[in-house]
Amino acid sequence: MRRAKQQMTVLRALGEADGPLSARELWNRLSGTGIGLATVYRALHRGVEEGALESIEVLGGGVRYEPKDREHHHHFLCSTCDHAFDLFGCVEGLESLIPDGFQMTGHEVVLVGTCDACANAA
Amino acid sequence: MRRAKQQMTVLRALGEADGPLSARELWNRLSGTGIGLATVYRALHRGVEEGALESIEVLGGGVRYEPKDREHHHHFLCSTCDHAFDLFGCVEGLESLIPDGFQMTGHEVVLVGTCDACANAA
DNA sequence: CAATAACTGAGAATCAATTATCATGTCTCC
DNA sequence: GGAGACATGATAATTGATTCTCAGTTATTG
Repeated sequence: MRRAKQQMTVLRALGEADGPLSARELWNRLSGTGIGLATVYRALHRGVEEGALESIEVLGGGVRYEPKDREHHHHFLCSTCDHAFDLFGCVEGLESLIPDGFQMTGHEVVLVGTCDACANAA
Repeated sequence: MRRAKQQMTVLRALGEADGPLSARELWNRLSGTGIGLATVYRALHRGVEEGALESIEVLGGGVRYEPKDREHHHHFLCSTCDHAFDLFGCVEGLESLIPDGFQMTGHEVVLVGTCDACANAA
């Protein structure tokens, strides 16, 4: 169960984020460490394989990753800075949307708008 | 306001779908007509420019298009056939999710699971 | 019918994301 | 310290989606 140092760094950075990050976003946050993009991808893949991470698609922006141990939550996507934030809590009335004969295994809710920082920067 | 014949065909096919389609899905449905993929893209772009269509991202699967005149609705994504179906109705409790200082301009809800056809085929 | 403009299909070109490769570098165990 | 296995960064290669180009078609107007 050895874990390489750089990969630890990558996973820790992801764990500290306030929302799911794409490989590139994560890499940007690691600039200064000299960690290569390939290593970021390797760490993410391994994390998913080991069950520690989950890859999700919030809306456009491609695949993002987040630790799998977070409670059920959804996301807020800032259309200005394009960052995805975790939102805790859920919504009601999902079941009533399911058509007859369809089986639901999961759901995603994404709120879109402007985050606090971007709203104030405007 | 002339509209080319092939483009009409493309837009009509999209209008008849039971959910948003990607350029390629739409193109597949038009096999037999000999319409080229480039024409499908052209028709979609023009539709968006003219305000008749809207491009959306349901979850992965890239960009899909749908007529803009549909009422507020959400989508059901079948994880087997990967098709997105329109769902009418909405959910409650979205506002309570918004963090302080954030401004919401829209929202997306996607249910994931198995559609009627795929459930029966299993 | 002729001149012109718009439309079309096919395939090449582009672009961003992801994956593979390779020549070091680093660790572990003895 | 040395062998072998794994890890790393840089960069090349691949992939899939989308856009561009171009030569041939089709529609419009007079």
